[in-house]
Amino acid sequence: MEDLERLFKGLADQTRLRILNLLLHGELCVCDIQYVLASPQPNVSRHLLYLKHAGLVTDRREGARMYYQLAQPAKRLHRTLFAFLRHAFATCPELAQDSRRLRKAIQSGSCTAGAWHPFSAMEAHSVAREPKDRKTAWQLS
Amino acid sequence: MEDLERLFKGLADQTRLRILNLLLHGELCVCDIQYVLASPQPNVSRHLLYLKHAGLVTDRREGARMYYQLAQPAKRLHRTLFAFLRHAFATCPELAQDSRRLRKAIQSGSCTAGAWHPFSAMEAHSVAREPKDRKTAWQLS
DNA sequence: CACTGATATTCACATACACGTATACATGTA
DNA sequence: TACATGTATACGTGTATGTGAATATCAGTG
Repeated sequence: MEDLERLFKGLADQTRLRILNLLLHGELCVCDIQYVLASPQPNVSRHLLYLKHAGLVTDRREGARMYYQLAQPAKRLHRTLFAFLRHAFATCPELAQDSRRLRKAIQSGSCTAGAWHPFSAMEAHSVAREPKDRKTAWQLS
Repeated sequence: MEDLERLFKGLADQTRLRILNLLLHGELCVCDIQYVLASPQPNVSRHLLYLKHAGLVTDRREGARMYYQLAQPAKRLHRTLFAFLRHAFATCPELAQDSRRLRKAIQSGSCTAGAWHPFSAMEAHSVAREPKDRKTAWQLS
């Protein structure tokens, strides 16, 4: 039962719900999330840690960056939960806003491409380069 | 998004998960839950209030007693969540223990029948009378 | 090694939450 | 009205949680 409690505690925060919503679009590094949420980096890192402890996300290092993605739903139970989240998120305007902001960042190439850091992206958000290959498909949404 | 957060906050506590598990068996009054959880009555009432605010349960007064049941899942989304809970609960030994304890109380007729109050039930748990009709079917599990 | 960028952790503080105890409120009954 | 039962609320307390600011760690580069 403790696992279940941890799981729901992981979901019981707006910032974390926003992060999960973003991760539904694919694998992201911390600074991507930081940019879209416009939230301080330590804050994002902490919440990602909670999500990891709750078993909701996994991380992977690539150079200096940490990439986070939704945990692969091994059990059917897990898949049911993610399906629920996907539908629940769809009804939420703020999350749709985040998604748009993320998509725009991806299109502009300023995201997860190794081509930007949060500060410059905050201001100009105009650098356009090729994003690297990633493990999880953006095409998800 | 606040609704979603409230929902998950409602689920993010072991006592409340135990209560929801019991309510999967049907409608219950506060003292029923109090007995099975062996938890102080104010504690149970508080958690039921949280669950109500989270939209997870509804209450109904019958005489001096308050009966709680799982909120009728109006939307498909809601049903998906309950299905998830039902399956998640099934994997949890402590919750199965609670269920057994509840079933035993029901069989002995000492539950929700107006025939007992927590204290006598705690000690003897031997009074056997006919339970009244209830809205939600015990047969659920 | 020095330096930069990306991420994680620590500290201090405010808030939220769970809990036990006591008490208030509501209902039913004599 | 007085009393008993069932339930809800208020109060005090300890603990968990979210957050900003500062700092530490780690990877890459020259």
